[in-house]
Amino acid sequence: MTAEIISIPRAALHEQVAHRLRQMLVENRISPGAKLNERELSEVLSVSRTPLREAIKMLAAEGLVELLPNRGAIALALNEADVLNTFEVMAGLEAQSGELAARRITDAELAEVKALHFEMLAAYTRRDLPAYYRLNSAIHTAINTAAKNPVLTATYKQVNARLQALRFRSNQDEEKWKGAMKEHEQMIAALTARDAAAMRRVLTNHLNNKRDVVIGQIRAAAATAIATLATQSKA
Amino acid sequence: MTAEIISIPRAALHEQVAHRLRQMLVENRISPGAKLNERELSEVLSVSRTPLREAIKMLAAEGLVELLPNRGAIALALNEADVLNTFEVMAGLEAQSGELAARRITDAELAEVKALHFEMLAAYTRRDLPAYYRLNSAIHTAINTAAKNPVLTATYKQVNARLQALRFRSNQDEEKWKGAMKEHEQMIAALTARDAAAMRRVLTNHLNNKRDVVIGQIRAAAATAIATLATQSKA
DNA sequence: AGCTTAATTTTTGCATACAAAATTCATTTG
DNA sequence: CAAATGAATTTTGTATGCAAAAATTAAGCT
Repeated sequence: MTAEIISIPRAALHEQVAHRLRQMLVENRISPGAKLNERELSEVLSVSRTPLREAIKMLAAEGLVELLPNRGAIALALNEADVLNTFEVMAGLEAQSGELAARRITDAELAEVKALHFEMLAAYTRRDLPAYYRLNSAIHTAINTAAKNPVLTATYKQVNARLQALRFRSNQDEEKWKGAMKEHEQMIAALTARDAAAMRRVLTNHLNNKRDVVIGQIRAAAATAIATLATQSKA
Repeated sequence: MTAEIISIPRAALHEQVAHRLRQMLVENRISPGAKLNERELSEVLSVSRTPLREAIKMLAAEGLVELLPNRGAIALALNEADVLNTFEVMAGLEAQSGELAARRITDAELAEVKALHFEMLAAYTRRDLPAYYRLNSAIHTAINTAAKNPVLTATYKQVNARLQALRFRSNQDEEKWKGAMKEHEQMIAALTARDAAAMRRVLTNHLNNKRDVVIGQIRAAAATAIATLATQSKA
């Protein structure tokens, strides 16, 4: 019997490129609305245009970039309506994740979610925003995983990626942050009780509040931008 | 003032190819699990491999084909678990569509849904299966449209496309068909009453029943296939 | 100057060419 | 004859080349 050749066939170039581009978009290293210049990007990523273009087509299908006929691709730029619509879908997906997780979560998984929750409480207490975001995301991922539906997970990730770029790591409103923590407490309680209906309610509410925070940040950013422009035109 | 040049820039080749491939997959002209030979397909579609490969990458991101490293792409082949998971997500998306539609549907849109419903009743009465499928799909699309959320619509279409290939146009179980019609009646009632909660309940139930029908057909098809194999091996 | 229009450059879109991997087929060997 | 080995073929993956479209720049005109 031949030993299993451990294939380390590092992903194809177009996969690698897609992954790196995805990261650049999500981390705002390519700003919304910016053109994706093929020559430029192929130099930065040191690949030819062929796998690069294939990667861009994948990102377009994922909704992370927009394809303009004969004019290449631009990074996704969400207006307020887009954000509302995307959050609405995310609320539905989160609510379903929560509902299914309540029915299917194992004791071990629940214990891990609780551990993450306490870590997040620590980050909240320290007002450690990066850690808070990381743990918050980990909790939502863990709940999604507990729902044990790969199709739901893939759909969730795809839609969520579009919002990542605008989750500013700016200061939260203290009151809303406190509210989010309270909702997380309710989540843990609902999960522990395996109460699917409660999970749906809590997560729907949680996502609506998250939406309001993000919309608020967008409006504040827009107001700042306009003020800056006005100041500059005066000078 | 220059007159608006009506641009008839027929879609780029990779778009056309993606569209045609999508159709071929959904209509089962490429069977599940079948290899997508690039040379062959580029000849059939009379394009070079470059736009063809770009199209395949898009379909992969949509979940209609699977990419095998260094071995090209194969048409999506759903096993029973995949079908269950996909229907679970579809149920969530449909339920949300219904809920939002109940809140946002206009009188004109409602009238159109009702008209489609009566047309479907006619098709049902005649046992005209193709017309029934077409109208059924039109009703669900109309409800989705009435939800007025383009992100939801896009997500719905993408996930639904994966199931299209296995919606056999075979005879339905009479009892289940009758049940589906009853559920459609309930949908119309809930929509008319603008009862969002009722719409969620009805559509969740409707999708679960649809799922059972499809699973039943898959099992029946599998049983037939096995029987055929047994007969052949005897001869 | 401000606006058009024409020439130039850049960029995208597609086809072709080449290299690497996988598959197939023939041959050999036990 | 079955299994294994190895060459030939096919197929995929990537790079390059070329044409068409768009963007930019320069020139001409009022």
